[in-house]
Amino acid sequence: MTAPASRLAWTDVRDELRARILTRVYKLGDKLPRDADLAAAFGCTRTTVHRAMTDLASAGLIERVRKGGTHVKADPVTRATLDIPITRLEVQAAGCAYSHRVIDRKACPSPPHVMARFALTAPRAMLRLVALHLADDRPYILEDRWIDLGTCPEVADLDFAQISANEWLVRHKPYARVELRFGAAAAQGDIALHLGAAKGAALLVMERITWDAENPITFVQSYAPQGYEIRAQS
Amino acid sequence: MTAPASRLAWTDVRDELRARILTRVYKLGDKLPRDADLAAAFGCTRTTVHRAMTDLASAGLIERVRKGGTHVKADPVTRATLDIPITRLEVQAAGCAYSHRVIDRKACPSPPHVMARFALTAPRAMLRLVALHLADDRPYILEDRWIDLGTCPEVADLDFAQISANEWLVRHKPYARVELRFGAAAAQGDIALHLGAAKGAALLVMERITWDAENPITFVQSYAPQGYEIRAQS
DNA sequence: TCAGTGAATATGTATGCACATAAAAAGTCA
DNA sequence: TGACTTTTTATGTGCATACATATTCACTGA
Repeated sequence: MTAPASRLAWTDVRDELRARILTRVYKLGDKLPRDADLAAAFGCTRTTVHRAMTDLASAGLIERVRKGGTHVKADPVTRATLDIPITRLEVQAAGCAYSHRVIDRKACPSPPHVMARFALTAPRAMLRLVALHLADDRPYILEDRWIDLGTCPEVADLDFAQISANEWLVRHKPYARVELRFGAAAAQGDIALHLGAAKGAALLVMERITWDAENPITFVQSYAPQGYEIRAQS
Repeated sequence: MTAPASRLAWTDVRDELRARILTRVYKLGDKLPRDADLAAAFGCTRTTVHRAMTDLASAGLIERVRKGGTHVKADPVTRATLDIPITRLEVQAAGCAYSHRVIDRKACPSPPHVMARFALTAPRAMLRLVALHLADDRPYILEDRWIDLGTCPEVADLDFAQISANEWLVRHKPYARVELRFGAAAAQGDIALHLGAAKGAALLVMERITWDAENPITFVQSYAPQGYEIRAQS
């Protein structure tokens, strides 16, 4: 316990700056003092202030531009981080027995709506896989997945009976970039059937598109019955 | 163009490490070399490697513990960042005319389901506000909001006719912590009525809970008709 | 054998310095 | 005036070094 009273950690600087923003010492759109001046005021080096600033910038609270200086963001956004685990682990974390079932599987060229998601100009050979994840033998999530056979040729030889495509891909084909979309849809046709939902029932739809650099990996539309919830935190 | 060929930026180190993880040079669960060794191998300082590592850790690709070393995460998660703008700006960004309407407004103690969201043990005085956001005069989002009057006493004097509670709060009551939840629900009762949706229609439900330190600020349940979409990226 | 203690070690943080880079501001010249 | 160039400036990055801190691991003693 050396009690470094005069020594502020970068987190302290960050917290103090954040507090000043929250309490409107620095108002929306305001320009903050230069790093160097703040460093002098805080009694630390510019490096330390810089780290605090970088963190606040990544949190979406401020905006920094070279020479332009640092400004409190004028139009605040709610920024949160989303962690989506492998479905099997999610089910098991809830204390349920996990299982899954492949419902349909066929290789075919990517149809227009899949090409659009990947921003492709020409169709590519893909594997379409419809699978159901179950928790305690009750339908949990239905996924309608397209896997690029050019990027993932191995999947042609896998039947995904033991391991789900969800888990296999996350474990064997890490992506460099992912895009997620959330929406709601009414259950209909096969989707309602497999999920055991009434026709027209509200479903949460999650789309996930992943790339390895510029190559498509997979595009999934996941359908979860009412009650399913996705969480995110700041 | 000084071409600092022998000088690797921390982003280059990060990208190289990420590539090694993606190409399974370092497998899932593997222990990575020590920062110092990597620094020597890359011909840079430990500081630079450390920054690369920090970034990969925040991206959820690796896990670092003091003395324990750095490991490739064994159970990969899909991590993405969500940016939710002020609803008015979202509507206007889509090229629509924005308007909003307060539907209901009354002060009352927080009911059990609101207390549960804030993890409160005793009820607090709150303002309940039901409002509709419109895009080109068509229902866009219906929000059912609870505002803590202890934390935000000013709202008692506001009628939110000019500025929506959504925008007022984001601009005047920045939060320290936020929690988001997404789900689907069937439209019913007043919600269906105000959104102009058929009874039973699928809605996207977004819950947002914000705190200022340990004090509740607001809890909102937002209902969006089918077609509304939320996006996140890595 | 096993619990407790202490040394070794890998990551975390801070400092001081130097230079890179982008953008604004000032200066220049037709 | 107005287009162009140069200088200034605030942030971005890298290096060398020292110390902090949390675990692990080996050692110790009952």
